[in-house]
Amino acid sequence: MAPISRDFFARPSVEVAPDLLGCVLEHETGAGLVAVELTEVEAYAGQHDPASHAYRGKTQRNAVMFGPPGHAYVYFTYGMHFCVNLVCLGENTASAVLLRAGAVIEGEDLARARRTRRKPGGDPKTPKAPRTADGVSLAPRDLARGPARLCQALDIDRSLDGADVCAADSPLRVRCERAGPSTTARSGTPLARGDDPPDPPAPAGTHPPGTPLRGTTPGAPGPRGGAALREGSTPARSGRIVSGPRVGVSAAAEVPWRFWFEGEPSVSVYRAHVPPRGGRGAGGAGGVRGSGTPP
DNA sequence: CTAGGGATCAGCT
DNA sequence: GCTGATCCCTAGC
Repeated sequence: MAPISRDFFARPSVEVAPDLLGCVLEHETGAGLVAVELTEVEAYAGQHDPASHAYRGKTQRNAVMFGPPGHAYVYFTYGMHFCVNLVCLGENTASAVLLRAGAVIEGEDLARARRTRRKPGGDPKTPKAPRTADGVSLAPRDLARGPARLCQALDIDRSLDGADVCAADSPLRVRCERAGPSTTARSGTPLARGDDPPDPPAPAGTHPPGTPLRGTTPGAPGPRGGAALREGSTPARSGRIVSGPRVGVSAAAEVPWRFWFEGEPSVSVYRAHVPPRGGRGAGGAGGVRGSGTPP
């Protein structure tokens, strides 16, 4: 599998996102290499996307998003979690794809150790027993199931903000079998959806979750060839890509810019946006909360 | 379901 | 410089 071309990322994020499924993200550290096959991603459209960190312009935190494509934008949130995005399109467009989940295909032991290690400085007053002392109870599918878990499994933090994932000598890289040269990406099959994605996320009618995108023939591998599953410890990816609303995003929730492999166990649990509580109208009509993997 | 924890940023002094 | 609301989440009840 070849390192990915920068041209692969020099496209709108909504085109890059589904193409990233099945590609491999790997991080090499002194402790070893952990690689995941990406199974769930979300596209963000930059300054005109109200859900994007870039919506309010360039800041120190999000500066990388305004740079050239093919670099990692890593941010810290909720006081304890990192999430990683890959920058798309061109300079100053600030579009990116959030990597939401993956299946570990290499370095599983290391990934498990990182995911089960107790946080340093745990509260001494409530020394809860480590939940998984040996880590064996952590299912493989849960190693990188979710954007923050993925970062934890790969040991991604802000020191990797700006890392060039197209460089072969970078500690953080993306490999993709089918998207090596830009040709595949550019002349690739267009989205099977009839409509073009709206540039600024504008209401474009409802798009039910789990709408098939391509590779709709079961058993017939899509463009990424059955997701290039090297056999071994990894469960079979379906190769069928579906899309739905982005997770936890209040703005432009109707835009189906989340993409994942149908039926893939490492895809994160869907959570719709949670509106502020106790607020006006109380109707409770507020946020629809999904649960489980979307259909 | 909730608490947790840190950074960010708009808005203010 | 400070304050408070917010944040694309996770683990543990």
